Amino acid sequence: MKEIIVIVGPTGIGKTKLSIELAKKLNAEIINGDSVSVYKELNIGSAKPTLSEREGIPHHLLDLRNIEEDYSVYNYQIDVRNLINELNKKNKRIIIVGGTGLYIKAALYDYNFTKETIKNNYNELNIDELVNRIRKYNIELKKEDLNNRRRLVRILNKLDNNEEITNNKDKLLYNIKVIGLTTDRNILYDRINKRVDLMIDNGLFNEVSNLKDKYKNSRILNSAIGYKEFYNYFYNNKSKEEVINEIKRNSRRFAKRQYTFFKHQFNTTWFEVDFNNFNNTVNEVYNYLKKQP
RNA sequence: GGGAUAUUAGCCAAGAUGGUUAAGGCCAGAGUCUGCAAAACUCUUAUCAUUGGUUCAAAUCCAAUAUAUCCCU
Repeated sequence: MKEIIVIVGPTGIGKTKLSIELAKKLNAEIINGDSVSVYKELNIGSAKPTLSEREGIPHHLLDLRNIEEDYSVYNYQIDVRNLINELNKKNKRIIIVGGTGLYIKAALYDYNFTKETIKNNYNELNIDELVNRIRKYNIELKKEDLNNRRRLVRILNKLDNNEEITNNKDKLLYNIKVIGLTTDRNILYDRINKRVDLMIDNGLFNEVSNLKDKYKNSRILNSAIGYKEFYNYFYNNKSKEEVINEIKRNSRRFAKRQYTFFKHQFNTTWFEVDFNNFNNTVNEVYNYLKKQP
């Protein structure tokens, strides 16, 4: 079976476009690797490829949930693995594209999730108490996690439920090739800023307006960039300007974090994008893939 | 020409009466990563305008210089 092509990189760099061009050349199907595009109602702000942009290439794992439903790495892992099996049977080439590092990593590497979600939030414990309880199990914590309540609660749940804290994060289950797209930071930031302006022009405001009343019931609306920033516009009279600037800033920060994830968590081969002639980039990647055994 | 006030990191800004390693915020950068991941968390950034002086000790006091704003002639 042929290796799975994984396209990663910061937001706004052209992953979608590359994936479609490559899919056309390779007769491949595309699996979405983006945690927000999973939601039906989030289109403009999620930069989900439109039907016409998809150019007839089958796209999987888009529009799976509505914004009041939840979806997580756990679900994604199952969905992707099933899809891979299916597409392999059809002898289809697979391209996974997206910016959600953990989702992609958990699907392709040997991450073990149990069906169980969190049983106990340990609301009665403060951070130090959480840390102490975890240490009783003789578990070493990284200094980065010492104030990370979310992560501490997760770890303690596993420990208290006798779940193994496995760490097979480097054990690959599939044959993959990770393509990373990159460019100069300033150019990227400029593109991100312009893309946000474009989203506004394309009606992001309307898209979010229609979902306004659902903020209370939707986890994703309160955490996805391009959506969460509107909350203060609707409910705390923040200006439209401010919202736009916040979206830009959050997108830039996100892009930076994506770089560090893809740099360190995957064995990524990076390609400098040629924005003046994107075909050059497509061909460069295509030739690279062809050369590989 | 005369006078007043100001000058602390890329930006904003706290630093009574001089006294251990110069708050904090923003922006930015570098990281962490097995269940909210577009999330959560960690780390990093100052010859205190310059020069000289007083003092055991100066961002803090004194003088000169530079720059900025305001006022007077």
